[in-house]
Formats: sequence, structure tokens, C-alpha cells
Amino acid sequence: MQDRYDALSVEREAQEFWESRGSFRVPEDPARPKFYCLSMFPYPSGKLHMGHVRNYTIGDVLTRHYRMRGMNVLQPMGWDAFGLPAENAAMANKVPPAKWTWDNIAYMKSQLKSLGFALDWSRELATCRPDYYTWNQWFFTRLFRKGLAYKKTGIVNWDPVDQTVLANEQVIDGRGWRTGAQVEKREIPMYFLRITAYADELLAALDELPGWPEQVKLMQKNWIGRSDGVRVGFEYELEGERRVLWVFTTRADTLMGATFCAVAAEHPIAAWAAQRDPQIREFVEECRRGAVMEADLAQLEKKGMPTGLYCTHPLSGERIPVWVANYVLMGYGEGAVMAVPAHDERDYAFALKYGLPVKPVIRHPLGDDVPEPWRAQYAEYGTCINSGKYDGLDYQAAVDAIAADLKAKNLGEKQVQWRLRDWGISRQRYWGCPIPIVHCPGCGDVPVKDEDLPVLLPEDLVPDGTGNPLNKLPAFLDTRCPACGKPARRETDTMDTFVDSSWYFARFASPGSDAAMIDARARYWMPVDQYIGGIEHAILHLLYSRFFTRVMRDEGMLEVSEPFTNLLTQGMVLAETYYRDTPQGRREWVNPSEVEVGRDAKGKIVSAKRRTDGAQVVFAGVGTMSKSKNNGVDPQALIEKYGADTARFFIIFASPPTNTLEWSDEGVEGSYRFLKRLWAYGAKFDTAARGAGEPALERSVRFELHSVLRQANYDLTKHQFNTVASAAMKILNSLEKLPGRTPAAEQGLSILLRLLSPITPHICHHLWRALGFGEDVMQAAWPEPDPAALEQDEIEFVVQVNGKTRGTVRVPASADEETTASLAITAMSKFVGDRQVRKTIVVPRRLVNIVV
RNA sequence: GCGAAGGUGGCGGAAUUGGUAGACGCACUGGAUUUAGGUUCCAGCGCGGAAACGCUUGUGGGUUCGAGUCCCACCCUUCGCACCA
Repeated sequence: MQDRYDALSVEREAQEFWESRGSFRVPEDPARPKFYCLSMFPYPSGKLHMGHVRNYTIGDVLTRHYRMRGMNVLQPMGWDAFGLPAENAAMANKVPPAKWTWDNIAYMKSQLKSLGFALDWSRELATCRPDYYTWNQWFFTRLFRKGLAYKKTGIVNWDPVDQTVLANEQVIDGRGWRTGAQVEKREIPMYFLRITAYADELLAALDELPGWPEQVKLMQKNWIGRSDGVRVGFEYELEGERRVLWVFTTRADTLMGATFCAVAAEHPIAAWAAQRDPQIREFVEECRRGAVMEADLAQLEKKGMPTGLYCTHPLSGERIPVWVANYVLMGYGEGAVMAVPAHDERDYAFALKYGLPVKPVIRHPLGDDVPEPWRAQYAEYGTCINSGKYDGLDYQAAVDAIAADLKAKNLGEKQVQWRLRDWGISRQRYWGCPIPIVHCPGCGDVPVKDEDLPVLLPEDLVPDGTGNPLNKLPAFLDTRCPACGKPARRETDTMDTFVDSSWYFARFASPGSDAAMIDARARYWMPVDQYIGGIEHAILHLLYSRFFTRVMRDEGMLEVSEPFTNLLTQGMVLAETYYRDTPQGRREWVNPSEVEVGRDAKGKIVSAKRRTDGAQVVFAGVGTMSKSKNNGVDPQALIEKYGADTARFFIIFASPPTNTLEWSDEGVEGSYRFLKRLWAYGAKFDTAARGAGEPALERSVRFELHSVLRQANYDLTKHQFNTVASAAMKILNSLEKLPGRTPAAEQGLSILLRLLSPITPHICHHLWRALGFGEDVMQAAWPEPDPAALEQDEIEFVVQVNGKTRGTVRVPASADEETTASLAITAMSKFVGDRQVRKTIVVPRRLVNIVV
């Protein structure tokens, strides 16, 4: 063995070993327990970023660990290859998105290989390949025929200059990102998937996902948002005709306190009022143009205008005004609310502002009245007051009685309202999966026949930012109707890329299947046992995948309902940010790798300057790695300088997987130092003479070794990998106390290499072979602690007096509680003095507390 | 505004789930090796104190023999959002 740790050659050699043996290709093997370990596949944006490296390192640690525990572990990789950035790059470089995408894939694949991940590349897929997206299209036609896909209008952001639809992220402060033009809202026909048909099931099944973080389940629950309430009708007259304004409320018990109704700006009543009154028209226009983001809207001042229309309270018969208000949303419920100012904070603020009546109808903890300012107690459930026949009823009784009375009048009933909306999948973009529909003047919208799939996406177009280039391509547009055969026009919208990623996990289990979307092999592998990815996908991607899995189940393609048994949401990768203000008054962000910090004698940062020119820079805290703050760290540079094992070790060691990870160059150096020490220990071990060792030292090292191993194995079950890395360091520290190649050293190094191999597979692979432990550490059994090594003759107890720790005492392992207590009292005589011992508490193997 | 997560040394983080707070590492300090820098090795390192000892897990209360961990109130930070009636 050479003395110097040459990470790159060690890693190249290990990777060649795995490659030549096909070590990571996994067949379906019913004889062994399967484990499907999946990390979210990357978008091929150009090169790997640190978040990818973290994600795949976590997945690889799990994969290699379970492999060594004898499981048949599948870890595949592919490419989420359709999407907007490819179109942007295409415009910038005048290259078709396909070429840009494939170049990126080739480069990123080489990066993944250099990191040594145990990936089964024989299953690689890319969603932009026809053999993948043909099944998107096939599945869509199934949904279309079942009525689970349908067409209706949806609202989009429209850029009037470029004449194109913009994604939310392309709208900056209400303006198009390329043109700077004021963005308009536009209604256009789109295809929707009826995810709401599964709302009930998607909600209920969350309770049967013990392997998901509570946080994510709660977010999904709130997103699906089941509300049990009452639909209430307020009658009104318009142009001599009797009509009903419907509202939905979860607080029907407060109906007697409703003093006005409010409708959204897009509501038909608002449109009617806008026609009559220019001021209302102005207000409605303002609402339509205004903020799109909920957080902004929430901060908006509550504004409204009376429509001039009055409606009738369904129970009291009172005449109450209808307002149009900016805090009512068209997209939820009926687009209209009944306002109960006394018991709803927003209604309260609105009523005070416009002098509308406030009528308390619920007894709350602060009394019967609702004086200013607003208090949270006003909204609590309580007994009805000022409510006529409903006085004295509690929440549930009042809701029941009021719902019954409304029903009798045909002006309402109990209703379940979902927050979840159907999923609009039409995108007016080129680089995506074409929606397989043909528009026929005679037959309407007709799905493409199975035998004519896929509808191929032309790959040589370069978009110019003014809409979908497919619209200008007769060869694509002109076709014949699948039903009647007459000339017809092809749909040019493509699918939301979330469609691609809603079933890829099942396709990995059926590589190359060209007769079916997924085949019988998927039944062996599904569900995914462990899914790993960023918290930013906690809602949409995971919910869509759960929806697709259910539809696939109902189509007889899968037997499972849930795609992901266990979910690990990794934290983000952060780095320090530094800036300096330029003479021109601009803020210039300086990459942390260019910054040198000065510290005081205690290690506190007191100054920072740029290495190149010595300019003073300001430390602006840590933040997510981003282009705008120029604080990204390129994984490639790291791999080239230190090797993949150092990068992997640092990522695992620096914080537990679900926490944020703070990047630190010094921390990387520390990880590199540890691997160099491990290598040096291996080299010394290689040449050391075998010897028996000193018995007491051997015994104490073996005790340390096996206690650390026991803890590490426990930590692995919790996925707390950072302390497993610590355990490896502790083991090396213990081994370095031994004089040479003693039995404890042999055993310790064998444990260390196996324990560490999922984290730093290359160096462990090399040392395992070079030091004669075996041919392939991955084939070795996972280490388990030896109970004999954990036995002790004496146990050290912590001794407290009145709960204050005062020292320790060694007690024979065989001693009973009484003996232990008296030994402790003797040892602590200095602290006990002549005071009376009232009580002793003995915690077995741990602690004695003497109460005096 | 609503929803979620979280506050432990100079820093990242540990704490066997109510039992020695600060494992492991980084940074820092001193020393050895080196022509020097780097590397490597040894020692120290929560705060105060010469020491005995005292104080210490965002703040203030509480439960307990014992609280970072459980309960109550408050303060702060981060993340998500489609004002969800």
C-alpha cells in the first residue's frame, strides 16, 4: 500500500471494479426481500448542484446499507427532461432544446458516475424520449375516455407584447419578464385532470402513511382542505327575475348575525354592477389587475364597494346589501360569502371601515358584546344569542337546526367543500409532451388512437419567445380526424411536466417495456420503500404521484394505492453570503470561496475581505445557495480537489439529513483530514507485526468499539447519518490508541470499514481489499455489536446529591440497588456531611440521586 | 393574514427519549516537527473565578428527587401559501 492517500486513483479504480462486475444491476429476485430506494430525479439544468449531491448521497447511504443487510436494493436514476429552462437556453443560444438537454444529460451523468453512486443505469430514462412520453399520451387518452380528463377554461398570465402565456415565475411584479409589459389575466380552454374525484381518498389515506413526516402530511391535509359546512341561498331580484346568491360557510351557527354579503370581483353580480356604475367597473378592473400571490393579497387593505343590490336573509327575511370585496376569492366555494362582522376578523375590519352593522350572535369567553379592537375570542364557538328560536343552542345543534330550516325552504343544505382544485395540465409551450387530441370541425375533440401514438414532438425547433412554435408548423398541425378521417387540426399544447414525474417511479421498475406503460415487474418493486427529495415538493409532486398511483391501480396496472412508503425530506444547502457596495452604489455579491475572514482570539469572525483585491466585504448571514447571492459552491471543483469520498463524508457529517446543511470549506478540510488519517492508519496496519496486545487495553478498546457500533446501528434506524459518521471517527480515535495489529485492531478496522463504506465507499473498498479483509466490502455482512464485548465487571454511576451532580462511583456489576446506594453515600460523604439521607433514587446502570 | 418547523459554546451539531449538557468535528490558543508556508503530531478549549465553587440549553413561570427534553405564557428566526369563509 502506498503511504499517500490519492483519492482520485482510488476512486477511479473502485468505480471500474463496480462497473466491470455490474455490481449495481439488480434483477427481480423473489427469494430476497426487496428494497426500492429512490431519490427525486434531476432536471438536466447543466451541471449538478450541491442539493443534488446531498440528495443522492443520502439515497446512496441508504442503498448501500440495506444491500449489506442482505436486501435486494434498487436505486435507479433518470432525467426530468422537459421544461421551461431548455426553451430559455434555446432562445439564448439559438440551439434546439433537445440538443441542450441531451448535452446536459451527458455531462451530469458523468458527474453522477464520478460520485460513485450505486445506481442501476440499465434502467435510465428521460421523460423527453418518445418511448417514455408515449405512455403519458396513452394514459391521458384513458383518462379522457373515463372523464377523468376534461376541458374547461382556466385563467392564465398573458403577455400582450409577446402574445404568449407566462408561467408564474415569468411574471415579475405584475410584468412579463422579457417584455416588461403589464401582464393580463386571460381565460383560455385547457385540459384538466379530475384529481378532486380522489380528494376523499387522498385525504383519508394520509393516516395510513406512518413513514411520512407529520409536517408533510399536515401540509397535504391543509392543501386538500376538506371543510364541512352549509350552502346558504340569499334570494334577490334582478331585472324582475327571482335569483339566488349562493354562499358557503363553515359557521352556519352565525347566520343570524350576517349583515351583508360580499362577492368576488369576477362574480356575475360584480360584472352586472360594473356595467351600471363606472366606479364599480374601475374597482373590479383594479382587483383583476392586482396582486396574484396570496401572501401579498393577505396584506392588502380590505376594500370593497356596494353593488346597489340587496338580497333577503333566508331565515330572518331582512334586507341586506351585497358588496363586491377584494378579499373574496372566485376560485373557492361559490365566489361569494356571507359576512358576519361580529365573529369573523376580516368581516369585522370591513364592516368598521364601511360603517356596516355588527350584530353579535354568539356568546364568547369575553361576553356577549364585541367592542373594538378585534379579539380572537370573538371567533370562538359558543352558545347562540340574539338568534330568535336558535338561542341557547351550541355550535353543532345550531348548525343542524339552521341547515334543516334552510333545506325546508329550499335555500340551503349541508355541504362538503374542498380546497383542492382540479389539475390544469395544458401548457402553451413547445418543449413538453404533446397532448394527444385532434380538433375536428365535425367530431369535436377526439383522442388520438393507440396505434397512432406517440404524437411525436419535432425536436429541431428553436422557440423565439412569442408563443409555441408548434402553432407555426403545418406538418405538425395538419392531420386527419381519428373518428371521421376528415382534415383536422392537432392540439399544440403540451403537458405540465408534473405529469411526467407522476409515474416515473413505476417506469423504473419496467425498463424497456414497449408493450405496456408498466409491466409485471413493477408489482415486484412497487411501492417505493424509501423516497428522498426536497421539502419544496411536499405538496404538488407528491400529491400528483399519489393521485396517478391510484388511477393506475384502478386501471389494473398496480396493486398498491400509495407510491411511497417512507419519505425523507432533505434540508436545503446553505452558504455564507458576503457583499460589498460598489462606488456606483450597487451591491456586489462576493462568492464565499473568494473571502478570507479574520477572527479574534476566541474564534469569532471580526472582519472579512476579498482575497483577490483585499476589498472589505460585509458578512450578510447564511442563505440558500443561489445565483442572485453568488454563494453557490460547485460540486465539481470539490470532487476534483478532494475526491468524491470527502464530499460525501462532509455532506453526511455536517448535519442530519432533514436539517439545513451549512456549507463550510473548513469542514470539508476536516473531512479530508479524517480520510487521510484513515488511510495512514491502514498503511501502518498493513506493515505492522501481528501481536497479542495488552489485555486490559484490548478489553477497553473492544468495549468502546462495540458500544459505539451499537449506537451507530441505532442511529441508522433513525436515518441520523451524521452521528454514524461521528461513530466512524470515534472508532478510528480508539484504534489509534492500540500499539499495532492486535486482535482488537483487526476487529475494529473490519467494523470501521464496513460501517463507513455506505458513506465513503471508494476508500473503504480499497482498504478492505488491500488489507486482506475480503474481495468486496459491499458483499460483507453488516457489523453487529458483540454482547460479550459489552459486558463490564464494574459500572460507573453518576452520583447526585439533591439533584446536583457531585461525582461518580464505580460499583460491581452484580451489586443490587441497596449496595449501590450505600456505596454512593460513602463516596459522597463530603457532600452529605452529617445530614439525614431522606431517600435515594437509583437508575439502573446510570445514576444515583441522594436526597438529604 | 393563515399554515408549518425551529431557538443548545465563536460555528455545525450530540445528548441511549425525564438521568453527568456540550459527544464528534470546525475555528481558536500553546507546544513539537519544518529554512518558511502548508502538512502532520501533542495539549488546552462553555462562561465567571487563582482555587474551592458558582452559573449555563431564547425569556419568565410550573410539575419532578432530577428538565435541553413535559406543561403554561411570552419573545425571536426560518420556510410555505391558492385571503379557503
